[in-house]
Amino acid sequence: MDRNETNNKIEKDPSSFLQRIVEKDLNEGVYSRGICTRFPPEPNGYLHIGSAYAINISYNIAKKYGGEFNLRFDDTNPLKEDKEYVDAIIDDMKWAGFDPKDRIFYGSDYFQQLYDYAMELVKKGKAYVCDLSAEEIRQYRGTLTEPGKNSPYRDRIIDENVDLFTRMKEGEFKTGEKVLRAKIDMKSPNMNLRDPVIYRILHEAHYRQGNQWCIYPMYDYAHPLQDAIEGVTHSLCSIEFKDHRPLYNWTLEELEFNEPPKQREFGRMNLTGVITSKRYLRELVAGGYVDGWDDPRLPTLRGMRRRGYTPESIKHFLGEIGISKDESTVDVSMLEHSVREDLRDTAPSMMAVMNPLKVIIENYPNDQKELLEVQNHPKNPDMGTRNVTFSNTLYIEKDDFMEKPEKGFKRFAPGHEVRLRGAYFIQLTEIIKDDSGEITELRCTYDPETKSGSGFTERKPKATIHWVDANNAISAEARLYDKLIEEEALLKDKTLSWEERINPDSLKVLTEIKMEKALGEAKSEDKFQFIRQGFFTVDNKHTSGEKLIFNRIVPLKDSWKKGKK
RNA sequence: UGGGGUAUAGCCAAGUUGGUAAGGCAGCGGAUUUUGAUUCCGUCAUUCGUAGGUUCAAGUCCUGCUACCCCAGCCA
Repeated sequence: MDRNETNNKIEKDPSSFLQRIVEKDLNEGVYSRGICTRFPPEPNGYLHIGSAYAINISYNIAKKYGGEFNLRFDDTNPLKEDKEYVDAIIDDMKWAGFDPKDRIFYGSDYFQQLYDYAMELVKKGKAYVCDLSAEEIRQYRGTLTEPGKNSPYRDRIIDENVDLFTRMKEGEFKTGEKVLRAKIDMKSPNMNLRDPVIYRILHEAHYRQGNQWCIYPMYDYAHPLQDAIEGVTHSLCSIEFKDHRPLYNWTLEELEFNEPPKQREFGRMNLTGVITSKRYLRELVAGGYVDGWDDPRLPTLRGMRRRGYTPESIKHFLGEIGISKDESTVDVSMLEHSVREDLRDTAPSMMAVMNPLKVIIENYPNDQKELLEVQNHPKNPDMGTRNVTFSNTLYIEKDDFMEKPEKGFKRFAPGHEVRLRGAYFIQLTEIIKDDSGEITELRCTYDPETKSGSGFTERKPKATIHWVDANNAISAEARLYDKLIEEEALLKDKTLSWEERINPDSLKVLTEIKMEKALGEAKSEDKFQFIRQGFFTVDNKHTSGEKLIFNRIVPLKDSWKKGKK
């Protein structure tokens, strides 16, 4: 029941300007073929939440109108691409619920066709071989406010261009020696139309095509053709490509495609405090500032997956934020809300202590041990129960105790009786401190009558707190951390003590310091300032014998940490 | 006057033949609670970047202005 409601929410379909465009085309019968969209990542990095946003848009349009959705690797630059990334991208898409099935294509597979089309342009006098150097081309291009000027090679005769372009392909020229340019308009106010380079010479092996080619097509030329070849109808991309649209259309028109695909743009999505730029992410990974593309602190799909986000929660989030023509910066609390909403009903709710404070129960027999049966979910008995051990030595969360409670503090303090969740009420008898005045231990008494489930109702504590049995807790604590990073050290820094390494706060500080280094000359500081560390708590750990297994880690609402007034 | 794009609450965002500002997040107040969670109830834009204009009626139409974003890769 609950799940169905959630699913309905996930499926819910906010109206968007893109849908209106598609519907209009459908009504007017613009295409004799079915709707087809595509997601065209360059395999040079891992998918992140921003990629998921883009995928979701195209995927949903295709799905909604009974069309096809293509995954096409936009792999026209041999310098940057690698199979590692194509495999990862496919995996991540499947995990996130955007399975491209058998509709996986590679732009580089069309190199021959792309070359043939280019030759057609050359023969039509619409493209020419240019001998200018990269620097000269830049100078000839003009500036934003000044028009460019024609290349001296612009008026080469067609036969010469055909010859030269053929020889470019044959490998007669060195890397960078010549380029093929579209002949459009050097005076256009749109820089993209000032005779853009459409082919370059690059004597480099391609991860997929090997050494078959030494000329490679540029994005602006290749993309519309790749779309057209695949029968794409709506080529949806982010807003910065808006200015490229005239070139997209120029290419398709010159080559006289019937029912050409149309490019339409949507605004980029940013998240507060989150880096969603492949370039920066790559830098963090390559520089060793994080543990890899799947570091739980990263907004990559893999990182989020390890952090505990479910595909459902990500889709729900994406559905919730909508689409617009303008760039947006969504508050990360919306994302967190989506996980909470999903995990609230599906994740067993367990007790965990991140920052332990020892509690000794003086009137509980030293050699006694008991098993308490605790519900796995506060509202859903179907999720069963588990047994937890209880003894005279426990750990509670440091933040759950205050020696001098602030006004409004409801949890453990001198004179405050609290309930240990699923166990007994306890009261404080003594605070033990070390030489520096740091609280190291609490001495307490428990009331056997208050045992959970006994029906005791005479007193009602203001708060219920989490605890763990110290016998399991130390190792549990270690495992918690180890599991979080899947048995690897998240921080390679062995100089840190074990305790520092499990403390999320020290982790946070360290991350920030490293981040500053990573910043270097990065242009936008605030983008880099924080990888969101957030508050971790374990929300789904199953006990199986003595072992704890953590499946999901959920960011808690801040109010839990802060307490409320 | 280089060109293009966007402006609705702290954030995201509906609003499409002009008819009297959806929803979500965050926040705030309260009730319930063996997680200060969850759940529940209430509250949160006299006004849509701004100044004018048209109209019985404007977020929607017109004009001027302002702010922000994108473009000078042989990257995508």
